[in-house]
Amino acid sequence: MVYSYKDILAELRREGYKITPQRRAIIQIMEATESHMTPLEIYSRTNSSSGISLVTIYRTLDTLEKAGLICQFNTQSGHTSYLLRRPRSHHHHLVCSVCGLVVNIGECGLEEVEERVSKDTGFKIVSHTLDMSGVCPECQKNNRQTLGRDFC
Amino acid sequence: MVYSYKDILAELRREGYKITPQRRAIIQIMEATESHMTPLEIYSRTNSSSGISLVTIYRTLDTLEKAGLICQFNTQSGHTSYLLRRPRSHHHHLVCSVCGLVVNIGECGLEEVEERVSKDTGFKIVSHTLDMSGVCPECQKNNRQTLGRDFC
DNA sequence: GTGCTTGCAAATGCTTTGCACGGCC
DNA sequence: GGCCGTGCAAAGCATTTGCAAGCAC
Repeated sequence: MVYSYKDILAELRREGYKITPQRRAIIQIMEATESHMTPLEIYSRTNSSSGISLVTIYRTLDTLEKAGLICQFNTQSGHTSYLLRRPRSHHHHLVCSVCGLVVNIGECGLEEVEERVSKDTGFKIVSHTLDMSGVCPECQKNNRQTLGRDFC
Repeated sequence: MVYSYKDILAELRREGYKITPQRRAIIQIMEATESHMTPLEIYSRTNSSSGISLVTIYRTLDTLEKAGLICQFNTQSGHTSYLLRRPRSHHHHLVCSVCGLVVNIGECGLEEVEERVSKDTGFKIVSHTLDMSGVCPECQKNNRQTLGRDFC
């Protein structure tokens, strides 16, 4: 598991990828952000300073994913986000359906659910995604209406 | 909660939408399918016979969602699928990372997890999504390699 | 120097929109 | 008959690809 910026570069090198200013910048931006980011969000943070192309961001994210350093996350709105892998990074998202605030949920305690499902279906369970949706304290206080609906 | 084709039409009417051959066809296709479907999948099942436009499928799905009769589901690959609402339709998906087979998981037993998260974050939890990924029995038998990786 | 990376431009694929015709109620 | 729904074509948007120039090693 990768711990820091330096480790990430080392891992990239180890996998045979070259270290370029663009890749450095993208990794640093992702490291400075707790939450997952879309390619466009990364682009908007990099744009003014270093003039990195959006195409490069797509390709770099692809590279980082191949190297196992980030992982993909499809948001409710259908866009693709990416998140840097960190130690103990197994976590899940809780999204406010009113204002869009995203916070992380820690341990999910789904091990016994996985075991039951595995027994029922014969699948070997490798991983899972869990996302919750609700109304954050701020929006509750302001009595804002939720846009949310039940999931299937 | 809606139970059958006839109920769906009645509900559509009740909401002020008109019943057209295209809408009938799309609803019937979705009713005949257990799993969620993308607009294109629906289109491919309807194309030859009735000559329904893909645009109409997008608009009909939008209408059905507004009427609360279907709900959206963003797949791992980033595409949008839709699923008809059925009684006891709270369920989750288990996807084989090798062959793409999708099966449903029944009850998830996440109530106590939701409660804990709610206490920790102050959110009022409205709903959640849970999807698992693994290797199905068939692919295990054939010793096929998983493409899967851990999630974040 | 070699080969991977980048940036530009253009292509692609899914989804949405404008507009006129047609069909449901 | 009024108005919503449909189909066509075209636009919109995120993402991917081809290709020549540039840079890391």
